[in-house]
Amino acid sequence: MSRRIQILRRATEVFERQGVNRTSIEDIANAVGIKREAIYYYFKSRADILLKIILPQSTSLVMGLGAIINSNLPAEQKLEAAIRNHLDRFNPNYLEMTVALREDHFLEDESKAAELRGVWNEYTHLWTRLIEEGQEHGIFKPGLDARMVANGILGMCNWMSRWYDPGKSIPIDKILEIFFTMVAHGIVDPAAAASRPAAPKKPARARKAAPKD
Amino acid sequence: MSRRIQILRRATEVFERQGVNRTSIEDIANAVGIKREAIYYYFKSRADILLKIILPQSTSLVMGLGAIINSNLPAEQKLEAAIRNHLDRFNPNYLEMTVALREDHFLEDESKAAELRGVWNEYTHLWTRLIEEGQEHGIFKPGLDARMVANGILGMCNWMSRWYDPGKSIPIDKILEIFFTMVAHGIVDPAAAASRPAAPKKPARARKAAPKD
DNA sequence: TAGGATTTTTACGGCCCTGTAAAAAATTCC
DNA sequence: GGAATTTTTTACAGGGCCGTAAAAATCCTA
Repeated sequence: MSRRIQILRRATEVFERQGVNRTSIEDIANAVGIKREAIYYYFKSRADILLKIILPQSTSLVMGLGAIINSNLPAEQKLEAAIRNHLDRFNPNYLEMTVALREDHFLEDESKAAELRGVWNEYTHLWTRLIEEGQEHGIFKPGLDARMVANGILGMCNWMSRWYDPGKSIPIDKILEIFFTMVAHGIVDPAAAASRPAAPKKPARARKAAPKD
Repeated sequence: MSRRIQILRRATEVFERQGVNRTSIEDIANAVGIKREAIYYYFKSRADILLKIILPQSTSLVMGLGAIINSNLPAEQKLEAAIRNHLDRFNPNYLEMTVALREDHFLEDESKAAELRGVWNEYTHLWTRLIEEGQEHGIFKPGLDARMVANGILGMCNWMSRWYDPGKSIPIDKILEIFFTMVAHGIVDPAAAASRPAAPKKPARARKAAPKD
């Protein structure tokens, strides 16, 4: 394995363990077993290392989603596949995702930060389209702001970077099942709802505001 | 307004704008209009300031949820109220939440970090109980791991710290409505589902694994 | 308005991290 | 096995931020 790759691997581990902002180049060098300055032979800064870790992972994520959207699966299965595409990246072998998502603002170089931001914007945009298309086909409920739905789903998935522990937590498959059920059909049991007053299509109104309606 | 409070307010703003780890005590002092060292008269470190900002906000969040759980609302309304309790903290006037959630690992002092972690653990635990009780009452679907459901909802809400822009984004009420609908009833239109093959209670099986069943 | 308490500033020492450049070591290739 | 290339180390200069302690300024209050 080339030294360059080795550095990226070790760096990922250290970033994941200590957090990016509390990791110096020396920490990475120690993990590899070389002097700090040797790192500069391969990368020009810590931000550079970080980008090399995150960017491929992010673009692959986007491409995966793109393929799903372009498939001819029904909307509901696209939704499931899209969530899986995202969750699979938290696979024990891939720490990149946790590193990429746990913190923010770590790229001091604005042009690099912009590049990464662009990828994520595209990803969010694709998700929004997936929702919109489902609505247009009459599969998903109309009236829900697609962008916000996308934000919600992404939040659900991305937040895993804060609590998911590859060794200890539930297997990814199980999480996928739960998240998909939640988003697609909700956690309220329709059987129970049927026997009660009436299942409102819209949620109960806000209690604080809205004097009228 | 006491200088102490003033420092906390400005610090919150700067933290929110630049991110915690890229903010020095000097930055805060500049925002207040005093010399860096004067800060030490009121706080012993940056971590101290941070904790004073986050801890009250977090405990108030927990207490709000506690009150909702102890109320005698039906489970579904508890769920909505709990989401609202959380989302309301992203109110334009309160930047604490974004600061608290945007990054991680910022407390170098382990005892302080543990204190904060404890509060959040309690919060997650309460959420889990809310879900469990709903299941026990037959309102929520059985079989979904309550802890994971809680993680999902919290992720959805917490991730707002990454994209919600008080001035620009949709009003909180609207987001609440969408998020609640998603979690409670899902985004799949039941009307459409009725006319199709058959609405499966469980999500379609994973396509990769599971050779049997 | 003088004396005491509070608040802010000046002065200073120290640690850690960054990044460049040149020398040394290791390797690869005839 | 010796020269050329690649890789690693040594040497060094600089900057940023931290936190303490003592002095100065400001604010009360009697």
